[in-house]
Amino acid sequence: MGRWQPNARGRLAQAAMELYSEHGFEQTTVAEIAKRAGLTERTFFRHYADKREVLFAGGSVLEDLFVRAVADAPDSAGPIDAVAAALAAADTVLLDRESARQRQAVIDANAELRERELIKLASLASALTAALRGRGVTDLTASLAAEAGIAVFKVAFARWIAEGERKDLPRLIRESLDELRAVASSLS
Amino acid sequence: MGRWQPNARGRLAQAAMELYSEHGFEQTTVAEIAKRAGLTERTFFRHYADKREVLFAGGSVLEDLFVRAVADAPDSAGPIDAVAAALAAADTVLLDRESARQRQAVIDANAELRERELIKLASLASALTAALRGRGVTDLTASLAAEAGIAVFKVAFARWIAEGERKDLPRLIRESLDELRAVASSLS
DNA sequence: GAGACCGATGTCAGTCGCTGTCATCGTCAT
DNA sequence: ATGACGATGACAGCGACTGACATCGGTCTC
Repeated sequence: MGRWQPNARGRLAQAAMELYSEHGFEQTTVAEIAKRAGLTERTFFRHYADKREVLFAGGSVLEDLFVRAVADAPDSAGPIDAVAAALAAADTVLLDRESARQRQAVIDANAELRERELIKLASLASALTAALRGRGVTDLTASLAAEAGIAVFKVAFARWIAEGERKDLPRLIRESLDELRAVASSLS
Repeated sequence: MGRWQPNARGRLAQAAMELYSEHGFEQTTVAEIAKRAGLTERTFFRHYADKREVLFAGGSVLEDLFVRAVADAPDSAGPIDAVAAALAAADTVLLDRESARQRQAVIDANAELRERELIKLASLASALTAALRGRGVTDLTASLAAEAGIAVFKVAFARWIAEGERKDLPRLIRESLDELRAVASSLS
């Protein structure tokens, strides 16, 4: 066995999630997280840039997935269809509704965490925009297709997480996309 | 004359904007801002909840404007038209492109400030959603119309701010709305 | 296999954002 | 006058985050 217990990063993430759930984000100190993980505060900051990041580090997986899905969409697909294909791929990564719900409850309970979540979504939108431009879509169109796509994702994800919701994520995404089309096309 | 110089809040805001522009947001300490305004650090935090808020305190004006515009839209207007009317009213509050540009440069240069900006935009979207629901629009439709409207606003504002852009804000908003309609209606 | 090197962690001191608490002192109503 | 009020100052303290240096198993080199 090595000098240290394995998977320090994972232990920190789990300890943080537990403490944030039990006592709330603000009431939890980094020293407490590190102690529960059997490490020091300084080591926490070597693995995560700040106290919030421990909840969002997994987000890059979703971003990669979206970007690849847009790139892989058939040439015949228009911008919004390519985005729709990307959103549809989300359910291969968002499997466990219960843990998503718990994580979201922690985030929703704290303004700083909501801020971080928003910047992650904005980064997702940027990545989608860049991916669309890689398909030859113009700037303005790419931006709006990406932003609108993220709006759809936000709405659909919130419904998926909601208590009592029984539909699966792809279906909610499809419904939200259809609603967006209906809303936008009624512009006079 | 009173015991103190007048308009402490305004002096703090101006000092902060100057220092953030000159040395950057992170390199500026609250003590420095307070000193330039002839006050103490403690007093800064009596006027602004945190170091970032001094750049965003004016945002509630825009929110009020949007909400009132949605509420005042004619009954015949659909959700997206009511949102369009709200966005169109933005130029009565965003008058000085140059100071908007300078403020945006400060914000764009710092991740924490971008986070704060995003949560203000999200709050704007919530307010729009609530205003739409007050018109009898259903939840899903209201959310999507509001989110899509904010997406349009973001894109149009960014273009307005951009170097070399000569069109005015209402026109850019109109163009972005039209583009959104075109993008969304092409969903297959 | 001895020693140089490496990488994850610990230790410690320090800065800064932010808060609670109490003191200060013009102003204003009575 | 006097006492309540309100904006500010003074001060102590907590916690997030950082930089610098030490520690010590594992690994590589010769």
